[in-house]
Amino acid sequence: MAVTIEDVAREANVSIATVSRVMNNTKAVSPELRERVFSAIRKTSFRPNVLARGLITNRTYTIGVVISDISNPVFGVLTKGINSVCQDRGYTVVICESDGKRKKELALLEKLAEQRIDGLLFAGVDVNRELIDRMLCLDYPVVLVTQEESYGENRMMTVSHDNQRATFDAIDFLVSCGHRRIAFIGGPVNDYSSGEKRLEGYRLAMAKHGLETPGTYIEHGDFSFDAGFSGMKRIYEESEKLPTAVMACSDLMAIGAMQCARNMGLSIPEDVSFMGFDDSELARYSTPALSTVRISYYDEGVLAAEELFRSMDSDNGEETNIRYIPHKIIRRGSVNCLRATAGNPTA
Amino acid sequence: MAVTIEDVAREANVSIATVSRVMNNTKAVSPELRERVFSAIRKTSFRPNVLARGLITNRTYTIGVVISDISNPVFGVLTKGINSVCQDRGYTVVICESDGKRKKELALLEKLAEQRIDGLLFAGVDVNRELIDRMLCLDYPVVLVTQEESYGENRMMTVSHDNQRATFDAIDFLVSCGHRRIAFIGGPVNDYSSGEKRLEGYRLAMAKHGLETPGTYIEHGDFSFDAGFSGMKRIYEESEKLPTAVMACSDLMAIGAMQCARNMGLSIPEDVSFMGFDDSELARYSTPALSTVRISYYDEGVLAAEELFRSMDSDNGEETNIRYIPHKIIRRGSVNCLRATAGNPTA
DNA sequence: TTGTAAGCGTTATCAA
DNA sequence: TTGATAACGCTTACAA
Repeated sequence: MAVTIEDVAREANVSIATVSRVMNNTKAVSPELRERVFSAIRKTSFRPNVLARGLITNRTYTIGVVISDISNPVFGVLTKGINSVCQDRGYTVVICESDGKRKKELALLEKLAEQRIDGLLFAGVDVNRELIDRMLCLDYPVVLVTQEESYGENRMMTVSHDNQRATFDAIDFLVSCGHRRIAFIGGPVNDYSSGEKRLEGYRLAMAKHGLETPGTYIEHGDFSFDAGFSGMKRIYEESEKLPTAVMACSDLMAIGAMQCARNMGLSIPEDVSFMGFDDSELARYSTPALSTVRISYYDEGVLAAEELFRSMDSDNGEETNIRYIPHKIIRRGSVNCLRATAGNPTA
Repeated sequence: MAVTIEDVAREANVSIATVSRVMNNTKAVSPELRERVFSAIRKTSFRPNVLARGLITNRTYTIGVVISDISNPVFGVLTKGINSVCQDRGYTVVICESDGKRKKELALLEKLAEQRIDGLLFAGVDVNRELIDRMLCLDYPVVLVTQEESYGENRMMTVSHDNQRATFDAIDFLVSCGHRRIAFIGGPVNDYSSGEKRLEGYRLAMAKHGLETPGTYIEHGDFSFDAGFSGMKRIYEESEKLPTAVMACSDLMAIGAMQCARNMGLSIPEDVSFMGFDDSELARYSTPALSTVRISYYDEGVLAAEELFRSMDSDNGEETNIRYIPHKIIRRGSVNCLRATAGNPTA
């Protein structure tokens, strides 16, 4: 390449300042020169150097995205939502994977500062005080996605879904179907939103209906098929009375748990009902189709990106807010209705 | 921030050149000054500005990735492989989605040129002459991933899997299980690697065994559940003799086709066997578990990134090569063995 | 071994 | 309305 603004200026017989003005529409330029510049740009197929531009404007039109694992479809969909907003605005998106490790997350924060990104969307696992402290003294604004601050401090702008409420509603739905013995296979303990919050939702809903939650009814897993399988195995082996329904915190765990139940000779949903979380592809196409809590991660990505742009635009913008996207209970064949009149399944 | 190399130089009481030398390890610096500089960097928490650096070195340590859809797990896994290599090398990855549209692909090529990326990994759908011509006169090297050049010109470095051979092997496996009437639900017609090449593999394998391929046995789809479902429906309704096995070009299509077969009252695999492609999560967890062709998209991403770095390092590097990663036939419950002695299932 | 100064390709500030 | 020219923050000859 190596065709610079000077080449264009020479070609159009104007100064480089004029070329710059035409490109950026920043000041009035006479129609004649304007036309000359445009044709010179075309003729030389000039592409302004974003590095030189960024050096002086202090804007790179790049935003960063930190997620734990891009191969996880949940994050794929989230990223797609983010991308769509950024592409519309002409922004470039830099994707960074943290493997869910605090150390990597912190390192990425620094690396992205070096890259001079204009803003960051951060999806952590356990967003603790250390992380937040660090984020608050960065040069670029950060919006949390998918995950709230642990300890509920809420010092940063956050876009997520209401994990506690979503789980609460799911349990409520199971109860409305006549279930009273409901087990729970949750997320990892150190995962604030998907571990603690969802467990809390389970406990609150059970308590509301005066139902018991024996220790053998509560398992934790890493969202995988195997975790669902082994969680269900323990529930099966250690519970005095088998649950009639199991709520798992990911569709994949629910499917693992169903597989385990089938291996034990139980039929689904007659002997035991299952409920998942996320509403991924798997849920629709499993047999029986899985009832689940639908979270639109795409919408979440879109909203988070929009919030980020908002806080980038309003320079002062130290807004701290949590915005939840709505969830929805999706009723499919994996849940049995034990009574004739079931309640309204939609949240 | 605004802490620059000058601040560090002042703090350490040296020149900015010395600071630069220490940072980049580019020339001998006395241990004493070196130490002073390091502590000054720490004290000021200085982060070099990559824009200023890139402006002069003409390297941004950024590579681009163009894919059609990041929410597609295949591309998620591919991207993960790419990321792992880039992260090790300290490179930043910019993800761009093209929706599989030629126009967007071309626009992204330009946009990424403006971004001054150091190299590009390109996963297209129909990589035709126009696209390749354009790529060959870019300032940065490009490696094709997942998709070969249409028309088989092979003017660019390519990392993919052998679609024709993989399909051939899958059909061969079905034949070895005793199947002789085998239908095929392929990818979109305009998709060179997954449409044409796989169909060719099917035809060659069938011909090799002297088996017929009536028009009613061949369908095309867009890899979706619904495409598999409706493809199977047409095969069912229009074929004189029903096939005993169906090969679909994605796991999702295979699962859609299975669902359709079940709805028709057929049992799987007794009445009809099914074979998928990709070996995604779905295949493992469907009922019955799906036999499929495993493609390691992660490895493909890794290899592609390595090839890109190779051609970035060797400046001349106009290598043009196709490198295939190996595939593997995965045998699961969805395929029935019609004869006692089946052949070796692994490719 | 160290420092000075000339770029890199833009935008922004002044004069004209 | 236009054009010089000084930044922006770094790397890299060239001098010392």
